[in-house]
Amino acid sequence: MKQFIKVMKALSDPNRVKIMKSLQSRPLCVCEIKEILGIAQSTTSKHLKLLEDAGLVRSFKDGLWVNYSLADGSDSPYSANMIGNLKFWLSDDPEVTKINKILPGINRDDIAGKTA
Amino acid sequence: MKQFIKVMKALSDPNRVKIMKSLQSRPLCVCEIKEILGIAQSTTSKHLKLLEDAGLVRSFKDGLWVNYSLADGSDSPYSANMIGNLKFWLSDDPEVTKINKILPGINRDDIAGKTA
DNA sequence: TCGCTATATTACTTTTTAAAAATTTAATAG
DNA sequence: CTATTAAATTTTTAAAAAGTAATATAGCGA
Repeated sequence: MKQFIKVMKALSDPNRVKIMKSLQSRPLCVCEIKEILGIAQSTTSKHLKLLEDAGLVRSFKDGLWVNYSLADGSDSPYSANMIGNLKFWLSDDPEVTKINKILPGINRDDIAGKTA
Repeated sequence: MKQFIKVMKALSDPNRVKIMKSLQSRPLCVCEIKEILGIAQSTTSKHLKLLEDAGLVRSFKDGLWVNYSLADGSDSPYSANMIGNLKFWLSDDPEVTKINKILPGINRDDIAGKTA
């Protein structure tokens, strides 16, 4: 039950769903995600931790950066199902298409600095 | 997006998930559900409203009683998917099996009264 | 080592959510 | 019409969640 609730909770916030949809395009670092969503770095970090705990995303360190990508779903049937279905769901959602439009222009090297 | 979030939110509470699992056995009235979960009538009513708004359950009036049952999923692909998967998921969960054990003994006519 | 920068963590504020008690509404029986 | 009872709604309180700013941690490069 706990695992299931974790997955549902993780996906019951619009910003976290947007993160899932963004990661369908490519892996992203925290600073890129914060840029896409227009929220603070600390908030972004917290959302990612929640998604990772639910088995929906995973992270790889790359020097100073931490790259996040979609998990493979091996964590639970719940996460597997949601990761899979979200590939199709919400693709036509206005907020999602907006993200997909700006995503190609998002580049970690262009993002301000100073812990911005 | 809004519909999706509604379904995820509705299923991110253990009591609401237990309601879904209970309704897999048979339709239930509010007083029976409150008895199964051991929570107040007003709380039960609110949970059911949330589930109904998410397209996960539906209600039929029968005189003084209101019977709730699983929805058919025609509301959205999200609700349809979750209703379907929950038929298999969590069936071995300890809290769920406990409910399934007491469910046959739950009868609306045996339940106290006085808006208890 | 020192400074710089990406991410995580902490502390705090605001908003949501879960819960119950009390009240209102609606349907039935007399 | 009145009393009764199931469910919905309202009000209130307590706990959880989302948000930010500020600080700490970690991995570069000079």
